[in-house]
Amino acid sequence: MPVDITTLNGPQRQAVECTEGPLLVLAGAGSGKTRVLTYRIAHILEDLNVAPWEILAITFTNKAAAEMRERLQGLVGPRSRGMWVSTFHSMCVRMLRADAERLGFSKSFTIYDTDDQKRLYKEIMAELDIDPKRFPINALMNRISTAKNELKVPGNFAKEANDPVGKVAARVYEKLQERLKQANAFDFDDLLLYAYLLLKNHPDVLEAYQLRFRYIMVDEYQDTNHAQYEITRLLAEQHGNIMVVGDDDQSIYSWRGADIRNILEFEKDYPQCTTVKLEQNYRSVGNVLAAANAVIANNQHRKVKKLFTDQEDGEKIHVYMASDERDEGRWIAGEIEKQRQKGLSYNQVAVFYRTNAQSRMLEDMLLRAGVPYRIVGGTRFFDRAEIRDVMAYLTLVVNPADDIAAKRIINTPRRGIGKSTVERIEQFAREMDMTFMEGAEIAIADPELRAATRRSVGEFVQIIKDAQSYSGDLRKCIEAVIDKSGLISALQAENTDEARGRVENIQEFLSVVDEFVDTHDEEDADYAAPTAGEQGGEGEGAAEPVRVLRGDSLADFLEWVCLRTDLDTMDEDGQAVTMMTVHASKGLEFDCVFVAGMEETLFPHMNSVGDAAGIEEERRLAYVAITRARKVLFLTCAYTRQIFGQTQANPVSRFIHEIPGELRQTMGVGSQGFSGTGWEKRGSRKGISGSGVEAGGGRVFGRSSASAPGGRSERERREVRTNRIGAGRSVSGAYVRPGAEKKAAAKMTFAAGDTVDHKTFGRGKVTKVDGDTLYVRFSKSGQTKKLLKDYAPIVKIG
DNA sequence: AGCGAGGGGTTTTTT
DNA sequence: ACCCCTCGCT
Repeated sequence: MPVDITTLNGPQRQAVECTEGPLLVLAGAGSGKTRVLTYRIAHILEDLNVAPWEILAITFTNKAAAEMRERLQGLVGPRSRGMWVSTFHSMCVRMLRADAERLGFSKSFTIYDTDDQKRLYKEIMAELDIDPKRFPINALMNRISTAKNELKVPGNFAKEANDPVGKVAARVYEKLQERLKQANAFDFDDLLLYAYLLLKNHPDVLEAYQLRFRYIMVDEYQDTNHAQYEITRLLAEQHGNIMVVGDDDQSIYSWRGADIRNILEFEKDYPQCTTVKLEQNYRSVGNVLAAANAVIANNQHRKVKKLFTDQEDGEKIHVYMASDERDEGRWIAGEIEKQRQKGLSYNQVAVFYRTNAQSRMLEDMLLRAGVPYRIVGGTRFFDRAEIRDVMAYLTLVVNPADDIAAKRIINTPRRGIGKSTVERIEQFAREMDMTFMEGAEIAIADPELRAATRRSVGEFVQIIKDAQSYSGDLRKCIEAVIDKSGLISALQAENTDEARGRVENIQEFLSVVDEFVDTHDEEDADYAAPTAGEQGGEGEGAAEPVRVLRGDSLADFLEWVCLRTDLDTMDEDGQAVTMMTVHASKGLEFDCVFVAGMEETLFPHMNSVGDAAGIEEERRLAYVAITRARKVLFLTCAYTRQIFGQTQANPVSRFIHEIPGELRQTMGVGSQGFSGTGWEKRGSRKGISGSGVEAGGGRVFGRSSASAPGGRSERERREVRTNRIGAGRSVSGAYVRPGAEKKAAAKMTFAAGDTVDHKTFGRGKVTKVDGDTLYVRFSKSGQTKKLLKDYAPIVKIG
């Protein structure tokens, strides 16, 4: 039965039906590109009778990939099974797994994330005697990452590097690749680089893929970097059926190597290509779209397109000028409540900001106002120390050559293996050209080491060795490794709230394992990469590729975890406002959107001002932010703001001025939206914070434009609600930044007799209250301490 | 091994 | 202002 495309508009249909040859789809924000993509795949599968394994669909996030899978499932059912719908990175991993040996790696390679990478850089820099003061580690990492994205191998890079930093980077780069290979590991950039090299230098491998993938589709093409561009080009060379979808106006990752030229020059790269523009926006109300169009029109380098919509105009864009960032946050909280009274759920509201630093105050104000929120991004769950420790154990089991992992955990939890022992093992290993773990094994018999140390090293080695023989149920295996590692018992012994939190996180990690097992059963099996010689290269119509079963292997699990982000699983459970950076908002949509900090130097960011390309990217970022809104859009700015501890007065963002005046409605400073400290006091920071707004209850969200009634009981009720959603972090969802719970103390009231829990001193009893000062007697130490209720890391218990 | 003082850095981060 | 890393002391 042919796929029903009658619900699509003209250009959408054209994009779906144009299956042969190169196709460029310029898909404006909210123009239904995912729909086009899925219908096109369905059309190819159903109407052209193409096998699923002949189709390759590449997205940028796992979330996007999962969404596409799901939608396909809805359209064509199980026919879509086995198709490669993946991110560039996971596709590359798959290719590398199939042919790792050809590149001098083994199949059990692991993936280094930024943290592992940094450790490795530090080691290398120490070894090469490079002063991190003169050559900052971040600068080198950026430089090398860029080189990798541009497919420059160490040799080539060294030839071109003439500046001092470049020369140093060249030395580091060469060493880095050696060390990574020794560790049998790739970093994120390597996944692309080596996949490219694999295809480039092994014609039989390339041919196998080329023949297999008759239809290739790449989403978010504007975000591809050179490596991704080349990989795609190579894969598509044979059949030439390559479709790329993107929106040059939403290219916001140039600083990460994304090359906007890839999309701007697609027509040059593929002269016979067809171009389709999707310009009807189905997402936003007229005024929002008009504002977005007006802003982006100021960019010189873009493919001109004009989005239109059938929807009504809707409300004007609300602009609020706050006196400072505190007022800004408070106002936003108030407006959110108003929206809510109008019937909108918290889930349909989002607050965006340009920099993570801004989230602090916004978070604080929402917390005080009792608005539940979740933060997307920031410190990732998987970046937490205890989770990284667990991961290091598991990694080492799979890949004993991973020295970074080994060194991370040889003394975690503490086993009495100190720095000198580690150095000695390292030295051994280097001299005898072995891995750290092999060195450790020898150290067990090293008479130079103390008997207790040797015993500890032996135990550690044994834990890993034992674990390598585990088999069967994945969760049980992982549980056993964690148990044997002693991580949990060490944390339990600490007996602090923090440690208990870490234990909880580790338990949460186990539910991630469950999630993996649940989502990777036979149903989701993928077709294996064609390893040359096995089944590839036999031409079209060859037998079905081998199926790969996943879901029971530790290596697969680790890979899955490494390549995923919190964003992938932002869970919609619970009613809460979503807070995130503008970057993180791409691809999402909300009924009601707030963009905070619309000021010069912040948005556009000062580092981008003065550079035409930089400003254009900031403008695209603004465009992305605006186009996330379906119905209502609020832009806020603050007259003064604390930046790096200094109070600054920034002009209103040019992006606000670029929205035609008749589309805007300004409130705030000078108008009635703001009651409290008068604008006349703006000159004095003290005047503002010391006057009515803060002292009079700003702290507890007293008077301001917000609707919060002042009564304590109401406040407390709100607090409960906030905490229930805020503090209950679930891994599978975004979680509230640690410490946010503690901040709740700021709006607590204490009385003599209350029991409190202090971050470091533990349990204690309030013996006396004197204004903001609490006198607390701690049971552990017996001491009585004077604490400021708003600043001490305490929570009230009971 | 564990802490506290001191110094440096602080845009964004789909993988 | 604040966070994080390093170093040096205990």
